[in-house]
Amino acid sequence: MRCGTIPAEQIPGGIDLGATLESGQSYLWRRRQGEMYASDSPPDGVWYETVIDGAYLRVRQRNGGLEWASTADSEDRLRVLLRLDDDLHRIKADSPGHPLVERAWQAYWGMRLVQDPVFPCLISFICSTQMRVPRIQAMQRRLAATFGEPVEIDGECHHGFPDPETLATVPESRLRELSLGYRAPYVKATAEQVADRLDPAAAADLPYEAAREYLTQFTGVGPKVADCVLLFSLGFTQAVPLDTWIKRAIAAEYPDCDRGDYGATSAAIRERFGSRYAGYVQTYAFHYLRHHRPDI
DNA sequence: CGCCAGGCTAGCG
DNA sequence: CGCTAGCATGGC
Repeated sequence: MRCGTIPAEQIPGGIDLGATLESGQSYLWRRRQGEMYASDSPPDGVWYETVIDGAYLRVRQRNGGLEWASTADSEDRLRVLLRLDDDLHRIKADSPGHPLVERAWQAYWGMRLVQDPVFPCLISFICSTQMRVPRIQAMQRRLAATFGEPVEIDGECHHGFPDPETLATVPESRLRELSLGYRAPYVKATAEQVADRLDPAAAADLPYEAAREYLTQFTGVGPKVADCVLLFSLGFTQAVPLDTWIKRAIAAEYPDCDRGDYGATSAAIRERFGSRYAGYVQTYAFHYLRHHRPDI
């Protein structure tokens, strides 16, 4: 195992690893067994682990920075996965000073956007429809444990996320056994499309709205899931996924942004949230609303 | 029991 | 086009 540290000085604005990895952005990391995360105390020392591109990787927060261990040299990868080069102070300065947004920044300061590999992200969010975060996590865990490539470390077995080719050849009934419900055929169909060379990463080369439209070619992907993939995998920090929580917030606090259809409402709230990093603001707001449930 | 959860597809008018 | 019934599953 290789290991290393990334000091706090190299992470502009700092990091809250627990908030970053348990806020419903990424479903590829697992908190190591027996290590609890109390949301009202500093999450120092809690390990999170994953398998990515065949490499085992774990990371924890130490002294405001990060400590990692991996079967590969993973520092550069970690910088990408956790967007460590984002300057949170600069991003916050670009965002509006609305009360809701301000409270969210304060409550979860240090939460970063993630940049997941695109296929696992795509499948995760196809599974996310009409589903709560803990159950989405459970589904992705079962997908990996059942169909993912095993990697053995120190006598422990870990699994990567299954390849498109693997999921494409799995019978739908096997996916339903993992409690994917009506999402099972969507997952299979999308895996077939990717295996058949329709590349979700190609969206990254398109302008934002064309990229969203491009991703809806995949079965089970509408505008909301597409926005999640653009935001949490393909680097479109302006994407604002309109889920039930954000729609509720729009109705209560930004009613003039409700323009009826998804595209127009999305454009309006994007403008309201500061365009360039509107997705950052949305991610803070989503996390805040989900845990505080204010009367809106 | 009913309602809801990071919505989407298909099929209607 | 726009509209919405139906869709699996589990927790409260």
